[in-house]
Amino acid sequence: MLDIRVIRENPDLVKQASANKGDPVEVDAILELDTKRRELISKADELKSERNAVSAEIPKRKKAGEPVEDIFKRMREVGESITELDDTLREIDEKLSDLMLKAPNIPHESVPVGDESANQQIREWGEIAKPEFAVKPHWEIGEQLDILDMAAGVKISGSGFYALKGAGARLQRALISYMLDTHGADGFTEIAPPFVVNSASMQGTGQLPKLRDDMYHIAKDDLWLIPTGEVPVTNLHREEILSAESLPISYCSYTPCFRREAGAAGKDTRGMIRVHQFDKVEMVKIVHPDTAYAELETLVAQAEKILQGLEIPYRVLLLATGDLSFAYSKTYDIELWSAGVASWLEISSISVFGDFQARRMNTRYRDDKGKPKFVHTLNGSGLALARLIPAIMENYQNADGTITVPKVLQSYMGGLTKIG
RNA sequence: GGUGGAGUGGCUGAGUGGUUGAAAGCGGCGGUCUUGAAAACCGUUGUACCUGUGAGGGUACCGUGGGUUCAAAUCCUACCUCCACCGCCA
Repeated sequence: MLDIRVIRENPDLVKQASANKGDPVEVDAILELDTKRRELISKADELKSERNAVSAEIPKRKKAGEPVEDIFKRMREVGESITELDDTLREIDEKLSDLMLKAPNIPHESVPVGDESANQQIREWGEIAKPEFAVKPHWEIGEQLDILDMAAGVKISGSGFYALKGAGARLQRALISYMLDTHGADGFTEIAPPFVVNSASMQGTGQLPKLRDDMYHIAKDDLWLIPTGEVPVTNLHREEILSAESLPISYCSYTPCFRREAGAAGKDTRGMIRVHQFDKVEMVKIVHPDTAYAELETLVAQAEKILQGLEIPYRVLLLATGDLSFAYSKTYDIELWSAGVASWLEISSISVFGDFQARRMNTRYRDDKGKPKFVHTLNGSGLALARLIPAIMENYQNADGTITVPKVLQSYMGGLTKIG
C-alpha cells in the first residue's frame, strides 16, 4: 500500500509513476475521499468530545440531585449524529481502502521507464553450449527416460499438472536440498510454512484484492492455496514490531506454488514450463529501509550462486516499469537458456517492495528513537523447480539420450552421475 | 465435532455501567547515591488517527464484529483464538 501522504503531497508524481507501470492509480478519487474522510472525522470527534464532557458531568449532577433528563434528550440527539457520521465514515473508508489496496507500488527511480523492450540486460554468466546433436525438449527426453509424466498429471488432476517419477522426482528433491543447504549456509533461516493461508495474509503481501482470479480459493473455509512461498513466509511478521537489532531477517523456504494461470491456456504451455502447481525455494528478506536496495543486489547474487553451482548459463535483466508487477518497486529477472525451446526462460524474479507490503501487513521496527517505522521487504526465487528441472534435462543432455547429473547434486542422489 | 473455562498495556495481573488509557508488580528508559556496579530511592514508560507552523488540543483502541444505553473494558449477541476433558485421527 502506498502512503496516503505521498499521494496528498505529490499527486502528479504518483500519477506519472503508476502510468509508467501501465496501472494508473486513481489519484483524484483517492484525494476526494481522503478530504471527505478527514472532514467527517473532525466533525465526529468534536461531537464525541462534547459527549465525553457531558458524560463526566452527569454523575456530579446526579449526586447534587439536579435533573438530568434534559441532558439525556440532547445527548441522544448527539449520539444519533455520531452514529450517522460514523456510518458515512465507514462507507468512505471502505471505498478509500479499496482504492488504496488496488493501487500499485511505484517504481524506484533506478528502474528504466518503458515496456518490456526497455528491460536492461545487466550481465550474462557462462557459455551457452552448442551441442553437435539436436537437444530434445524436456517433455520428450523426460517421457523417454520415464522421469516426467505429463499425461499422468492430466489424468489425475487436469491440464497443467504433471508427475515426476523415479530419478526425476529424486532430482527435484536433490535440488531442493541443495538450494536450502546453500542458502542455509549463507545465513538464511529455513522455514516450513503452511501452504494454505487466510485472506489477511494474501492482502498483506499484495495478492488480494487484485489477483483474486489467479489463485485457488477454498470457499468452504475461505482459505487460499499459496501462489508462492513469499506469502506465508513474509506474513510470519504481520502485525509485529521487530527490534532494529533483529534486522535484516533472512528466510528461505521450500513450498509448492499453486496458480490458476487463468487466460494463459495455449501460451507456450508445453511441458513443465507453465503449470498450475510447481515447487519452488523462495528467499525472503525483512530489512531496515536504508539497506533495502543493497539487499536486493545480495539477493540476486544469492540466486545466481545456485545457477553457478549448477553450472547453467544465465543472464540477469533489470525490468522496466511496464514489466514490473503490482507490488514491486524494482525487480531483477534471472533467465536461463532453454536449448529445447530455443529461448530464454525466467527462472527467478528478485524484487524489493519498499514499505508497500509492510504497510499492508503492519510490520514495523523501532528506530533509534524507539518509534515504530515500517520495515522494507524483499523476496526472490531461489529457484523455481519447474523451470530448473527442464533446464537440467536440456543443458545436461547427452547425445545418447542420457542426462548427466550436475556435480553438486550427485551426493544428494546417492552418487548417481547419469540418468538413463 | 462435543462440553467446560479463558482472552485487559512488553510480561504477570486488578477492574461495582459514569475523570479508567486503564490499579499494582515485573521489565525498559532517565536520574540520585557509588571509584565502578549492584541494591535502594525518585521520575518516566502504548499505538493509530484528526487538528495546529509549533507548543498543544481532540478522538479511538481492554480478542474481532454487531447491539443495548445519555454513557460500555464492564451488560447482550455472533464469531475468532487459546486452555482442559471427551470423540476422531496421520
